[in-house]
Parts: sequence; C-alpha cells; structure tokens
Amino acid sequence: MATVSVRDVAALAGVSVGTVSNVLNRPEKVSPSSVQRVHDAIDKLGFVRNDAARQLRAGRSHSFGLIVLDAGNPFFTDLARGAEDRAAADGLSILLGNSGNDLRREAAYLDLFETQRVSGVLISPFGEQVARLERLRDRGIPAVLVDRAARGTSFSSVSVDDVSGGRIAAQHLLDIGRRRLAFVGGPRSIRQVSDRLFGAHSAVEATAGGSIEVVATSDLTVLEGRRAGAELAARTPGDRPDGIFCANDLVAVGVLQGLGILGGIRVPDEIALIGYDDIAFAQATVVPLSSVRQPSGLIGRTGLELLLAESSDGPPDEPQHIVYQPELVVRASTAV
Amino acid sequence: MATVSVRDVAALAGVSVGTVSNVLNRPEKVSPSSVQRVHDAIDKLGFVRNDAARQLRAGRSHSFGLIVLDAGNPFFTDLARGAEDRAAADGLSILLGNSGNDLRREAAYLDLFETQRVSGVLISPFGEQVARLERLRDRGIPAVLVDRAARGTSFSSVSVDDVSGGRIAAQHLLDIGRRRLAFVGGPRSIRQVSDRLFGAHSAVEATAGGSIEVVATSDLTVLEGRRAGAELAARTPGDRPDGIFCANDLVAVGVLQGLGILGGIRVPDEIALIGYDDIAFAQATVVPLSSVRQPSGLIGRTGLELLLAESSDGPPDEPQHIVYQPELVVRASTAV
DNA sequence: CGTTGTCAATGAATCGTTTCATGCTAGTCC
DNA sequence: GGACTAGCATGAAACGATTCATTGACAACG
Repeated sequence: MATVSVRDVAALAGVSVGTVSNVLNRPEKVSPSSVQRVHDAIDKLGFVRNDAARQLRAGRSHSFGLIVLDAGNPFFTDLARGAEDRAAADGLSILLGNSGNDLRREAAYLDLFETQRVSGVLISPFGEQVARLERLRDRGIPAVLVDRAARGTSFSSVSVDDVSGGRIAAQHLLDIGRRRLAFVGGPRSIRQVSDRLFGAHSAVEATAGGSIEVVATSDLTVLEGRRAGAELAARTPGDRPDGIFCANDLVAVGVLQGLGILGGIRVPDEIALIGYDDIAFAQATVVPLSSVRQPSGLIGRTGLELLLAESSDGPPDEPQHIVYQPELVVRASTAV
Repeated sequence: MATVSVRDVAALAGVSVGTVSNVLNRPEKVSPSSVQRVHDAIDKLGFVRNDAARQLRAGRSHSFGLIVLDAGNPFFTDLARGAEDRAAADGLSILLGNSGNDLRREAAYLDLFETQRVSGVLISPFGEQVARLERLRDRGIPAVLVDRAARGTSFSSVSVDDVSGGRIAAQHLLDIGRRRLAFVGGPRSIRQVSDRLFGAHSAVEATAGGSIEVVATSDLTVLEGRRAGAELAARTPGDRPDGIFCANDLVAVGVLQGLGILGGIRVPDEIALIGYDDIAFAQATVVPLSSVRQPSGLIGRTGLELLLAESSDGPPDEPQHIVYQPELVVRASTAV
C-alpha cells in the first residue's frame, strides 16, 4: 500500500524531483535520456500523479463544474458530453452535478465546486444564483450560463433561440401548405413555451391567410397532449386545424395518440404535426414525428470554451451571449 | 482575489490554526467561546475550505467515483441519485462518469479517479476491468460492481435478479389466465435478455397448459418491437399468443404499436402485454404498459454503503453479492 | 585564454489543511 | 499544599507536486 511519489520516481531514475516534474509537465526542457529513465521508473513503480498536491500548488483544480437541470434529459446529457469532450482535449475534466430542479441541490453543488476550487462553472441555472455566481467570480472562478440567454447579467451565456425555433416549426407547417395552425403547450410561464409560441406567431403573421390558435396545457406531458389531441379530434372537421405545433415532443406524442387512436384522424393527411426537442422517441412513434433539434453538444462545447478563455484571460469587458439556431428535422408527421 | 486560509481565520479569531481546524472537524473538543469566535471569523472572511489541501493531508479524497453505462438511462440516473444521496448524508460526494459503452472512456474515468485518489469506485462495467480494479484495490481504492452479479470475481456487487424478474412477468400473465405466451426480445447474447427469458420459461413450465414461444429481435428497440408486433398480428387468431412478455419497455411499446395500430388487435382483451424496466414512457402509451421495475436508487445506495464499509474496514474476507428483487407494476395492458 | 551564453539539472520553498506531542490552567482529591 | 487530572489550546511537521533561483558543464566567440 506504499504510496509512490515523485520522490521515489526520482530516486529510481537517478534524477532530482524537479526533473521528474519537468518530465511530466514540460518534457521538451529535459534531455531525452532523462525523459527515458524517468518514464521507465514511472512504469516500474506504477506512479500515478496525486491531483490533490498538484491542485494545492496550482491554486486551482483541473476540473470544471457543470450543473444541469435534469441529467435524464437527452438535451443535457448531450450538452455534458460536448463539454466533456472539449475539456478532455486539454486534459481537463468535468464534475457533473444534477440539480434536478432543486434549489438545495443546486446550492450544494456550487458549494462543492467552490471547495474543490474548480477552474470554472457551467450552469443551467434553476434558482436565482447570480449573486452566488458573482461571489465565485470574485474568488477567481468564472461562470457561464447555458440554455439561458443571460442578457442583463454580467455573465456570458450560450443558448438556443427558442423564438427562432418556434418560427421554424410554424414556417415548416406553412411551407407544406397548412394555414389553420394550432399551438399546443403550456403553461406560458415557462420561457421556452412562450418563446416558441411567439416565434410561431411571427411566422403566421407574415403569411397570407395564416392563423394560429392556442390550445393550452397545464404541463408538457404526454397525458396533457393526449387530452388536447382528443379535444381537437372531437371538433367538427371544419373547425379543426390542419397543422399542429407542440411545445415539445412529449406533448406531440400525446397529441398524436389523441388524434389518431382516439379520434381516427390521419396524420399528416388531415393534420400535420410537429414537436420540439427531437427526443429519441420522436422517431419511434407510429407516425414518426417531425421536430426541432437543438445543437446540445455544441452548446456544451462552446460554453466550455468561453470558460477556458475567461479562466486564462480573466473576465471579459463585455459578457458574450452566444445564441445558436435550432434545426428542423422532417419526418413522416409533416411529410406531404 | 486574496485567498483566505485557516491562517487568516485564526488570526482574526485570535486562536491558533489548530483550533480552527478543530472547530471545523471536532467542534466538541473546543470551548464554546472559541467555536463562536472562529465561526464569526469564517463568516466575516468568507472562508471556504480548500479541499485539495485537505485531501493531500488525508491521503484520499472525500469523493467516490461512479461509472455508468448510459447517463441518459433512467435506471442509471436513479442509481446515481441513490448513491449521491447516501454519500451526501456523510458529507461525501460523487464524481459521475458516463462511459457510454465506450472502453476508452471507461478507462479514462478510472485514470481520473485514480489521480483524484477517490475513496472508492462504483462501476457498472462495460469492458473487462477486473485487472484494472484489482490494481486500484492494491492502492487502497475499493470497488463495487453494480448492475452485474460479479460472482467469480473478488469484488462485491449489487444487482437485480433478472431471472426472477422474468419469472414475475410471465407469472403475472399466467395469473390473469393467459396460457399461450410469447417472449419478444433479443439478441440472447445480452445477459439481461437470456436471464429474463429463462425466468419466464421457469414460470411457464410450472403451469399446466402453459407454453411460451420466442420471437427474436435483433435489438431492443421500438422499431424491432413494432416489426415483431406486426408479425404476430398477421397470424391467424388461433396461432396468436394471448400474452406477450417483452425484454424491455421499448420493445413493448413497439409491439403495442404493431398489434394495435397496424393489426387492429385489442390490448389487453385479445393479447395482454408486459414490458420491463418501467421507463417513464410506459405510463404514457395509448394503453399504459405493465412493466417490471428495478429498485435503481436502492442499488446505488447499497453499492455506496458497501464501499463505505470497505473503505473503513478494509477489504472483506468474502465479497458480498447483494441481489435485489424487481417489482411488478400493473397497468392497463394486463388489466383484466 | 577569458568571457559569455545555452542547456540541464538541482533542491529548497511553497501551497492550505490536519495531526499530534506538548504546554498551560484550573479544578479535585487526599 | 502537593499531586493529579481534565480540558483546551498551541504550533511545528507532514502530505506530494511544482516552481524558480542557482549551479554546473560545455561550446562559441572575440
């Protein structure tokens, strides 16, 4: 159980500890023969760097913290993956925290990251943590917000344009000739919902003969979607929309069930249907769902890059707000 | 940006650094008045413990590593949550790694955990990491395998009895009076698949008049399930099973689509259907799916407890293999 | 030949916390 | 009053990697 340190490696290789450290960190500064001997010694002893000592000396860790709202959500797992891959490219790592929409957990992760002296925090904030994040920044730990345009704060952010996504979805329905649209989703207090609806509105308003009604749901679940779908199916054919845009894919799956199974309405012939988020399930419904995809991995990668920049150059004069455009994914539910 | 250390706290509180440390770690050894003054100083200076220094001194970190096969899978997010909550109860934390069925990533996380000197590793192994884990154990880092009964290795494990789960599912179909069963799933090379099938077999064999046929799929996806469902629906009524057990919920969702929408067969009246895993979607299908639920959180919690024990008492003489029983969840798809 | 510069290697000092042997004080007991 | 004890407090040493001022060797140059 004897723990192997640079000291032991140095002794075996017949060099000083300083040289061992140089081999580890700037091998180009060391003569090839020393490099060789040090490596041999490392292999022989099975030396593994002690990160704690490294961090202590460096004053900060080689990790970044990432707090996501829901680790089960593919959007966030992809985002995390993007950030991780970017970090790994520089030999850095990510500490992943799942706040699960819980203020206490979110705060606990920030505490943890602070005691760990991470090099930066990437967060999709649930609570109002701006004050807390400012304190971290005062201590030299930068933060970048993801999945939320943080205009008005002094933090940089990386997000997706939900307004644009809503417009893209509605425009697609209009492009395939539908004019009487419906938006299914709610509550509007969720920013994503209101943004997507707003975008849809703007597309419809720009189109002659276009109209859009809102069918509110109490949350974004399959069940609520089904209820809304059944409600629409029960209308007389003339009163029904011919294109439906749902606030997310779960709702769309429900609407599809409500229309098709319960109401006997054919998708996309009678009503075209499009969701949002492009969850894995969207491809696997009876009629595969069209959807709007967010560049989740890219968001994570970019967020990490902003952090890297801030952690080496210090805080920027002006926070950057990077907004990505979502992408339309066409499947059978809107195929004409 | 001045970094605040115990030294500063001690100076402000008018005590020694040793006393500050004692307040932090064994307040009962310190006089109430000192405790008070130290806490005041901590608050005033905004002191935050430096974990790196703590770890360095302690020789090990206050974290455990957890490697899961698929961070998006609710089974693993629940498992992680269980482990985290248990760790948090002792003021410890979890470093979560998502191997995503990738050997390189799995190995990279083990490297990371080793340099971080975690107190233990909880892993749902993808590759054959036994040798690697033994090396870690030699260095004083215990490991426990989750979601895999590790008999034959010297490591403890926590898993779920898939044979029993298969039996429970099939028995349930038999209990509601079905006799001509079908098992849909594959390939059998996946241990979960063969175990569940084996369990189902054993239930059927113990029942007079019971039979079970296997409808193989090439993987466990909705698409394959739908194909299998359509195939069964195309048979003459007398040739069809009256109860179907699917290797997982995705397949079951597909079968439901194949039978119902494409074949016009009523579930559960003509054919009862049960899946496995109880994914969130199982409740949201047109006919809510019965399923078999695994105690994921409990697995994580128990795994962490084994680790805690091993990390304080040293390796046990005999590895422990804890096997939990899955639980039947009855919904409309088998309601009689 | 003496000076200068380059390249390697050295090893003591450092990061911040915890531990532990030691010291001090006040109280208790005989 | 002296001998102990219990209760607190002290502060130097230790953990292991990195840094940096310094040394040494050697070549190039005038």
